[in-house]
Amino acid sequence: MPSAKTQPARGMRDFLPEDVRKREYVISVIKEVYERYGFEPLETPAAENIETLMGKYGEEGNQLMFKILKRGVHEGTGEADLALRYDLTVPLARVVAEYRDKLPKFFKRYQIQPVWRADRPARGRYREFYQCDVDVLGSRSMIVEAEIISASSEALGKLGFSDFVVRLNHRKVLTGILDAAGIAQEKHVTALIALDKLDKIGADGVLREFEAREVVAAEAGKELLALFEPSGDNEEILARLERFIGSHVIGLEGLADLREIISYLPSSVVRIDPSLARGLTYYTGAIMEIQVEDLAGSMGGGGRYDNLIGMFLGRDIPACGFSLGLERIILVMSERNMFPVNLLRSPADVMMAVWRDAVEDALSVAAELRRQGLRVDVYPERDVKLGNQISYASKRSIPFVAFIGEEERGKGLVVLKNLKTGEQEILDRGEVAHVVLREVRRVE
RNA sequence: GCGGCAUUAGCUCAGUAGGUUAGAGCGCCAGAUUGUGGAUCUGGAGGUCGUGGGUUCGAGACCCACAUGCCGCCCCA
Repeated sequence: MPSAKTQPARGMRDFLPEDVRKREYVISVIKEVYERYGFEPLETPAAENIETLMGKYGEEGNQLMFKILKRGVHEGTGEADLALRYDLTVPLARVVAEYRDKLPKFFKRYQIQPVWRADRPARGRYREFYQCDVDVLGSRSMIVEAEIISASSEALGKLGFSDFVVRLNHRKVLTGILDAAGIAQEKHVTALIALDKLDKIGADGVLREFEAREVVAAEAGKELLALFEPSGDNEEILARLERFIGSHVIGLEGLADLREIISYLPSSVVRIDPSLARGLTYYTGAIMEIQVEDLAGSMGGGGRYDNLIGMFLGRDIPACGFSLGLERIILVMSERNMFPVNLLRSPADVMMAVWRDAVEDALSVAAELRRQGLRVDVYPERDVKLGNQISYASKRSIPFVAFIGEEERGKGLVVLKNLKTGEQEILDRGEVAHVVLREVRRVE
């Protein structure tokens, strides 16, 4: 039994070669799409000064943050002065505040890095996980929201997803709805938490929560919940919301934003969903989330946060972003077998077996094949029976084994065995690469 | 943070009402006429039964605590 000591820390994982291949594949697709939308790469340190992060994510976030004790003689104080980043948005806000004069007027960046949360691990949920963020800073235009939704959707599409939905809502609309329903300001957060659970616990469940937390009277609650019935297309939902909100100025601003956003996007992509709330406290405008059927949580989410950078800079810079969750994407893709087959290909195109006194010849042939662009594994021990060497290559599904025996030595000849067909031929060492390459390309 | 279930060889799991040296399948390593794999046969290595306490003449089995994992709640990517 692996003693507990060799397991990675709770909620964290080692990535074996196959895992890394999958991760790198997904990351490369996402990156490529983001680049095509004109986003530039950014990386920031794993740790931030603790005051940079504290208070940006609400009470829950403060608790789930991994804090780092002061080092050296100060360690005994038990005081933390650093923390591992909790998301990529707050570090971005810090960067923008710090380098304002060096960055373009509209800063579009993507960032694919790990973040850490001291959460309880669960399906698709870890304590160290990657976020793939895109953000646009410096513009209040709804074109930004549309572009971000479009880029994220396209990335998922490129990965092979076709059944996802982008749920779209707006903080201001929520404010309008809750005000119009007569819910007191200080009960708004409680009401939103309950509403967010609508698709999980149903309308009755939400009503019970309302009652339990004294959010709103039962009668008004029912009227409110009627708003959230999933019936109707986006236009009908928006009309319904507008009737309910009436003349609430803030709420109407939100509705106008939503109308503008969906007008820029194909109608099939986005679904207005008034029950979407999202936990992070820094959102101020549109909020969105991407969902697929067989995943309880979301595959990603984001929104507009016009005030966050102001917390660092002293003057507001509008911003909007979206974050895809790498491990959730990988989880669903693995379950659905969505990874391309050649990702799971063998570690090498050909293995050079080493035979008795021909080690140097084998190494020089290997070098030659590598120069031709082939991936060549050299069996790392000599004087091992040829059968065992071939068996080793076969188990690792390497398609070819090459070796130089007594009869070939000194003649510039190499035996090349195709492990799939079992056939083998004696070739001039110059021909080997050609034969292997032909087969490798045929398979790919 | 709360509740439930789990933890025995590298992997998946058996282990009868607590009783001598803990098992299987797969995998791994090797052998079956000195240069040929996948099939078959044979053999081998590998576990202080998650950790620490306790009950007992005796515990992998029972009790407690802790750790880790899974499923709900909470929250979230």
